[in-house]
Amino acid sequence: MKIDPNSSKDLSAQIAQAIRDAIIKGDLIVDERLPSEAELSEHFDVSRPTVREALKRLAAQSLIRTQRGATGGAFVNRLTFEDAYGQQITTSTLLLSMNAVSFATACEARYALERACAPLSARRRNADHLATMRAEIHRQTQEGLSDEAFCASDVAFHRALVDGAGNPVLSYQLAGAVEAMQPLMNMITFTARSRVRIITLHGNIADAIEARDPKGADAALIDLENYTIELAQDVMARRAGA
Amino acid sequence: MKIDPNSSKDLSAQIAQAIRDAIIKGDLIVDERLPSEAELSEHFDVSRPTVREALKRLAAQSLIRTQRGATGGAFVNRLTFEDAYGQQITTSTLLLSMNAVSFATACEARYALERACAPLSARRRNADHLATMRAEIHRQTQEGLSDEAFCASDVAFHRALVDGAGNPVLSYQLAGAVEAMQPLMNMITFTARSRVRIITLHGNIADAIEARDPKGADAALIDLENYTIELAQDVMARRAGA
DNA sequence: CAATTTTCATTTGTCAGACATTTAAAAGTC
DNA sequence: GACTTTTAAATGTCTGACAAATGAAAATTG
Repeated sequence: MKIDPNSSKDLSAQIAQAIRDAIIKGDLIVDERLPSEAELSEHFDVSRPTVREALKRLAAQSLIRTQRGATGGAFVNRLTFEDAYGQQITTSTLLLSMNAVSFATACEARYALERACAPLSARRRNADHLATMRAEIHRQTQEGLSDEAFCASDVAFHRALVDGAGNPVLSYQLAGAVEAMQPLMNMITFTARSRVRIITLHGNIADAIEARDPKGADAALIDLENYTIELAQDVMARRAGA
Repeated sequence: MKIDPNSSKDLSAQIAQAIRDAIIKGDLIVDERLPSEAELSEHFDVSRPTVREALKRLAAQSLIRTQRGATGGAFVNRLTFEDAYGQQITTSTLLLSMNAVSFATACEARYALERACAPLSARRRNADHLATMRAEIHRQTQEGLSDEAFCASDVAFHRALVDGAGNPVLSYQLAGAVEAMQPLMNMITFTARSRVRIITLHGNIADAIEARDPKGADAALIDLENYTIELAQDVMARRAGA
């Protein structure tokens, strides 16, 4: 691991990159302890605060964890699916909010990905996944449910559908797409009338998944996508009119 | 923005979270300048190195950028699709390498997502996308191409297919899935014989995309997926036998 | 001897202050 | 007015120090 003292980049960025590369390359393996901050600062010939800035960069990406004390230090962290979910959601959310992505584009991406999971989920879902979907549908029918709670339940429903595919890599990929859409979805579910229709469409999806009917699940998702687009257009039109 | 000095977490982690929340919530908007490090250290009642550690955490996630000089400082960064690609690829790569994900699982996820793009790409691809696909196929036929170069060309081919859908959100999601698979794909493409077959299958995909044939593209992708699985099983068997 | 307590060295977390470097604006000069 | 110099502000980096956590070794105790 070496750095170029003449580079224009920050030393801490270079050091972080050097360690990151070592982890990706496999020179540093999971749970391996990195040299202490003092040793690293000597190795790279920089001060301890600079090393610390580099380590914090890596910690922000969940690549390392630190522990205080005699046997403490920085350890290569096993990147869990849960960690990755969180980063994926944060990144996707900011990506959508900062880049003027049209509702149509985001919606298309989300349903395209979800439809990729549906056939697998129809084949492999277990009783738990189905029960979660039904429970969330039931929650959605409750009077007096706030828009936020309705949307959270919506996310949970789709999450169960995706998890039903039994493929953690797919679940990870979808987490960002589904959760990042929540703020946008919030806009279009605030009338009682649209809720009823959405719940019906959710029911159709659950029915198809229960019947282990891949084509039916796909068709039901397309229905939901079309209705979502329709609602969004209504909201846009109403907003433009007002 | 406030922090809890009694929390068990690092101060720099808390400060980073507070600023991150402010960005997500919209209290800090794109290109807005954060207070200087000196002002932040006064606001949070911590030292400047601690503030800097917090800022480096945010920089690692591309949430801020810093600039030196009189009018410099830390600015809220517009998270570009390109930035997000990079993070997505790094995260996906490490996720696969650190979590004993089976080849079958990773492969299934990758092709499920790619098949979600194929119909859209068949409808919307332009001449450039098609030309890139053809060029990469041609590159793959060249004698003496290293395994690494072949895989890179493979990635570029699939990237063009995905980009043909014209949906940057989809492209972003797929970037991780396709690129993270590259090391795994490396294993199974090192015989000249498999290259020929892969190139044929790539040709079939390109033909379907050129003909704007969604179903044909889907079928061709399924063929490629099946062949990929078959090759992987051969490699496993050979490795077990040896 | 076994169990418990204490001590201690190691490591990260935090702080204070200083200097170097970069940058753009302000002041000065022709 | 155009160019040069100065200056102030900000980040980048360093030094040195102390606090706090933590596990292991040493000392103590029954």
